[in-house]
Amino acid sequence: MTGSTRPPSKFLAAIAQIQEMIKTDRLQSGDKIPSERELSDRLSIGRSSVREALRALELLGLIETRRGEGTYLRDFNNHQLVPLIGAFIFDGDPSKEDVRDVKAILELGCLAILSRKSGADFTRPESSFEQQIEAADNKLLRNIWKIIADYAGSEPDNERLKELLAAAKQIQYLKHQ
Amino acid sequence: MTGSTRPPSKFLAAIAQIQEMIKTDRLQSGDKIPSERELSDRLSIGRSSVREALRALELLGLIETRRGEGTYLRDFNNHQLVPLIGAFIFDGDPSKEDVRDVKAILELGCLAILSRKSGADFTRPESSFEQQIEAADNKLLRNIWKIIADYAGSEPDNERLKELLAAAKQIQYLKHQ
DNA sequence: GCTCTTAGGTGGTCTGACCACACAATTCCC
DNA sequence: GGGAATTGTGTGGTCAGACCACCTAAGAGC
Repeated sequence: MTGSTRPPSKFLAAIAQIQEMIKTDRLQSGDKIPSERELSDRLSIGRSSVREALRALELLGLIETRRGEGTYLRDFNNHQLVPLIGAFIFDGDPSKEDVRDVKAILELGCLAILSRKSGADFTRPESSFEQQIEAADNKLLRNIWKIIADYAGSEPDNERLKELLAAAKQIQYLKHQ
Repeated sequence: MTGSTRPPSKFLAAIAQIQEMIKTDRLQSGDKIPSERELSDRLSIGRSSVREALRALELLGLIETRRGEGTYLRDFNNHQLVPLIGAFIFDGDPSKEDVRDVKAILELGCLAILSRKSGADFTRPESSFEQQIEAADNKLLRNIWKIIADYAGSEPDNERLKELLAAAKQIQYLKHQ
């Protein structure tokens, strides 16, 4: 027994180091990252392991690979994630109804944040939802919304939003503790 | 120009086929999936490519691998996803405030769905949020909530929820079109 | 100048070889 | 016989090398 803790797998190490490299070198969306062979050299990790890391990041939509050219950092418009996860969790695609509800919920929440910011008597502004989401200034919310909206289609669906808003207004919250 | 469309990469094909296999064989969480070598054989895909697919699925939190034992289907409590994506999108972790807001938003939305179902004058029920999320019967909502709650910690945070609910009640929705 | 060829670099894939580990069957000793 | 040590087999983890398909740019030829 050496007492040495098992080192993290090369695969995870590669992901971490690639992330670190991106951060250190201040790489932006669209920038090229080093080739697999160079990464393998620089990180002293076999190319297979580097590839496993890159494939995983690719599946997450974080990078994009172009055969014959290289690997590029990608903007966060995650195409793969929701369908992929959906396919695993549900037996197939998530119900369209569910997706629309979740989208409306996020938008309702966005409006609630804006309302909280600007005080009482908040009126739904006229701007597009992209703008409202930006105004809410919550990156996590924005990104989740983007994923869902991408999947649901970005037609407004004001009806559903109004419906949920009306429902929300009926909620009597019990204070108790 | 042969006109032949480029076949999807073996890597993606492997993911698809593994998913298909899981579905066909009705594998549940905790079940073991075939070994890498067997998958390689059955799918006629090199072990490297199978591994790339498995690593990606592992990073997504969909499977779990245990050296010396095998690969197992995992319950969907995605540890990796949010931190990983967070690390890429934000420069580091998403703001705690943001995470708490999104969690509250999802819970507010859950209540709104329940309210819509049970008609007017809905009172926030006493049961735990797990139960309420289940009652809302929206798997997508449930799973997103699980991810966020896992990250935020599952302490109730009723204050934030009430705050957003109050804000939502102030929203005057403009009908126009 | 322009086109065509060529060389080099890149990702995509496969194979074979090890290692580290976990489990079960087997053997061995008492 | 029963328990402990050994071995065998299967698994994931990793690496190195070899091709292939593809893209780009530099060079050759006109």
